[in-house]
Amino acid sequence: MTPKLDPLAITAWARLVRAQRSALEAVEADLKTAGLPPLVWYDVLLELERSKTGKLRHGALNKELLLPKHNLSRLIDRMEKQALVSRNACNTDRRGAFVCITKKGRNLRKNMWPAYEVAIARHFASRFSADEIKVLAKLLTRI
Amino acid sequence: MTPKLDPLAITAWARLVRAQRSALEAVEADLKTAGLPPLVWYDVLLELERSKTGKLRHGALNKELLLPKHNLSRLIDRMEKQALVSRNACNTDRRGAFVCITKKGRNLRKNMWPAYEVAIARHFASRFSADEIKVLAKLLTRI
DNA sequence: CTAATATAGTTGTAATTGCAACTAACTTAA
DNA sequence: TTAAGTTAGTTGCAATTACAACTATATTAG
Repeated sequence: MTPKLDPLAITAWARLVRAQRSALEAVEADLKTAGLPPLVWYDVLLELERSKTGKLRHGALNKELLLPKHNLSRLIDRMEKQALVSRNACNTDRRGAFVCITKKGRNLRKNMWPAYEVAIARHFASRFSADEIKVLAKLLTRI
Repeated sequence: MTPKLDPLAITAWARLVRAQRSALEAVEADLKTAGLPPLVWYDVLLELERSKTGKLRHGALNKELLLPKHNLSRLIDRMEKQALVSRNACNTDRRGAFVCITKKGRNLRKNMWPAYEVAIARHFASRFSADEIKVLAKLLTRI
């Protein structure tokens, strides 16, 4: 097999990992400074709002958020404790439950967005031209 | 301030986060399947080998690896326990120590590389042409 | 229908990470 | 020289994440 990876591919890989890590860290730090919860919370709430019913099965969230199921389970525990989501039984499959967004959850998501938007602009978007953003957006779908 | 972020920039951001997360996860999984330690271990060993003396201060490693210092401190504990690195006093600044790579550490790094290379090829490089890799490598320096 | 298997999600426990406080050594300036 | 402030790295403890085993329901095969 020995792929003999192109050295530039290794560089690109290293930069991808590094760039994402440092940008994400910076964005998380900005959120925390603003007294807001971490990004995954936003992601969960956003996915729930996107599904027009305001609820999703664990499996669906799982697929979107790329979190291992046991991890998601406890994340939902924490968010439920804050009344941002609730668990409701599913009639057609009683093994699991729906995760439903609450009014408070919708509010939190709305309140997080401005800070998040500024942070993305600051640590990511401002570094690229519109064309470059377009190129990045296109290339990154491959992964 | 209200930046009114370009919607495509938001998409690009989301894809960057997602792409890196899923690729990195897949690569880590491949390493684990091969019975190898996690990627950070590789990164530490590689940085140490790159410094021609085979040793670096915590601060230097820190800067390269983007790890908080207390986190690095414990990572080095674990690696030292496996005899992959050792801590040696620094004569000119006795507050901290050098982290030195051992023979065993060099061997491990060498043994990890083939598996890592295949994994990068599989989950990242194979999805792009040489030109696209070049573009990515260039753009990602901005972050 | 019943047994075997698969799926959804949870939970116990261990490993890792994050935060804040801490020790020790270096630096600066009175 | 000495005291105030920095810097390097470590450590206690709480929160999060990982792994594996578990419960309960659903699906499939016989």
